[in-house]
Amino acid sequence: MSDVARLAGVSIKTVSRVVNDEPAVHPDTAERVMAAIEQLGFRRNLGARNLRRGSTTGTIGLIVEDVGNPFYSELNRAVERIATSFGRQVLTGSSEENSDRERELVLEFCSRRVDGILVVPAGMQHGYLVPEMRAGTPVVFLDRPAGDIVADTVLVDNIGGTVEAVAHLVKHGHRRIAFLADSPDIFTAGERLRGFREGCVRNGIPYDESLVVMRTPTAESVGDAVRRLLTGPNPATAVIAGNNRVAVHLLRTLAHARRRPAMISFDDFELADLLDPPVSVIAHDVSALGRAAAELLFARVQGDQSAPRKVVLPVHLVARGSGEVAPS
Amino acid sequence: MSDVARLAGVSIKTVSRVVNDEPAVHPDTAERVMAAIEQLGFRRNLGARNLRRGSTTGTIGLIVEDVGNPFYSELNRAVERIATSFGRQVLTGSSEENSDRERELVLEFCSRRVDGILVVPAGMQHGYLVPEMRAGTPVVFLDRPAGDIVADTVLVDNIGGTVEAVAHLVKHGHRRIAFLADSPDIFTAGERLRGFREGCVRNGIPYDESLVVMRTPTAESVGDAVRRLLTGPNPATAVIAGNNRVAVHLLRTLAHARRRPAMISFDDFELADLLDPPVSVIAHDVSALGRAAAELLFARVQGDQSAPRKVVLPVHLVARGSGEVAPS
DNA sequence: CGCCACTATGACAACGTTGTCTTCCAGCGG
DNA sequence: CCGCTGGAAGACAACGTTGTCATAGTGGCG
Repeated sequence: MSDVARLAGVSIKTVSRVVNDEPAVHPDTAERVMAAIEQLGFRRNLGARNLRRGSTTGTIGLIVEDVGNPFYSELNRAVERIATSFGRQVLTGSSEENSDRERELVLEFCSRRVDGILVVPAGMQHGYLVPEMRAGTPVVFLDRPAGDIVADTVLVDNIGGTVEAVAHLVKHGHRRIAFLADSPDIFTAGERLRGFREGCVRNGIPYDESLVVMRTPTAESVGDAVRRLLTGPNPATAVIAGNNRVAVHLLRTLAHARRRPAMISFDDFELADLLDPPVSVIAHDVSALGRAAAELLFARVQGDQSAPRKVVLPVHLVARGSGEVAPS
Repeated sequence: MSDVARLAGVSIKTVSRVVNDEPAVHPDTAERVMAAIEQLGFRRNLGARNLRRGSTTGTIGLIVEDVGNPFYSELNRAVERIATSFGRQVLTGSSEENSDRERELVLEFCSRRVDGILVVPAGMQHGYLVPEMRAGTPVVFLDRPAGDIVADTVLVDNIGGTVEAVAHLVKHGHRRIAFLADSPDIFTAGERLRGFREGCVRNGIPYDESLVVMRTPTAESVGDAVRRLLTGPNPATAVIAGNNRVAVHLLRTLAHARRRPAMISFDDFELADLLDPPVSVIAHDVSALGRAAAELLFARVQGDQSAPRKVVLPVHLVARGSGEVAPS
């Protein structure tokens, strides 16, 4: 900036004025300054600016499990759209479902003085956030609740959706329904399990724990589970996949299986409608989830001090075929 | 920081020493300072630190077309992994295939003094980057070249892959092959078209322009194209989809079509192997693309001054079924 | 002609850190 | 008892900006 000032023959303050479009600068002077800026390739240092002004940094942080997972990337995109409309940039990070990593990312973002944080939390302990929130960094929890602290939260109706899935399968004649989901440490998996159990009870079928498998989904873990659940004297005739990852592994396993159970997946996913049979899903609007959370965050950034809110977004069953086959 | 100093009864410089793990601080003093930090919830301001030290900010920028597109989110993830291993955070942005928006994002990132920029460029004009690069911000172009400036670039073998796709289809008896891709303004689409043409020539079939449709893929545009190409007296018996978006729309259209041509998609995508028939693709390693670009970028960040490099990653045909059906 | 209002510009401090240099004090050898 | 060494801590400036206040010049009005 001082280089620009020297070249234009003005003071550094005048350069600042030009850069900030402040009035009270003579057009000729402004032009000289602009020329100097152009010539030197000057670009104002936003870090210094934010430091001096004590204002917001114009960034928000987004922490998800894995930015590469289509579910989270759709979320990322929705958040980005809102952020852009508020003139903010987005710092993203993948926690890899590891609460230490999540914490590291959050604190790093706080050190960078992000204006707010959106987090799909990895664990249930978030006490470390209290000082940051008290210091004025708003935090919104997304898809999963905070656990041990009170904070804004946007969820989907995990229980209602799973209850609906069970009801749908029972309506089509199934009484032995398996439930395959991610580790019970993950909130959504636990909630969907509760929904599964409640669905069984409400629809008058026994809740059979031996038909429930909850493990981090991999090709092997899902494959093993499926082989066990679909064989034996009293096999499952239908399967509910607890999320899109489970669903994908499940589909890949079933592709080579002799017996094809009915199936419903929690979470919609691309091409589900083109498989054979098309996959019925409990769909929810991932973009809406990101939008709602980001809008809530920016309300806080702009000073909304009202009590923490909890938003639960609706889900709905999309019947495409895989959930409507009768028990074999 | 001065609050912490006051509470601990030391000077602000001593707090700085503690925060930075510098030696020459008495253990008792350090403990008092730590306690004060804890009590006040102090977190050092990285912006101020970077300003003072004049060092790197520990951030890189990544600009893609759409962070929500599975192709780019996989890229994002790969980049993030490398960035993390170098202790950096990633700022992401979607250009929406709009070169003005891309420019805005790049300049914004430069103002934030990112240590480097990875960009999937939206246009062919990048002169605006020259001053930034001269000022020391390394830039690596990803998936598409810079166009009018010399810079590090990581591409995939678009031409070779498409030639291979044509050869494969011809080997299975096809002579009327359609090519459906994104707008020719997009580098990869243009290159793949060149590959298509070269494939026709090399394999002794006529290159027929009426079988080529290049438009931004939407359900409508692809649907219209398919209906036109597959009807009439001399319809296409095979289709090459120029990218994963085209492929998805194409599949959705064909699902309801009477005539099912052979098909090969450039870009692999999730569940391609589970469709009926499984979709043959020209696959490339998207993660490797992101990794290679990020590694190149960090080499530059760490001072590698060698001549700009151009890396072309190999692609390979994955025959799954859809490309092996005979002409009807 | 003197005063005021207004425009254009600059000097200076401050934002929160850290690098450099200085100060203070205890311990030790001669 | 003196001078020296080394460890612990502080004073101060600087990073690149911008807010505040001061200054210089110009034109209008009584």
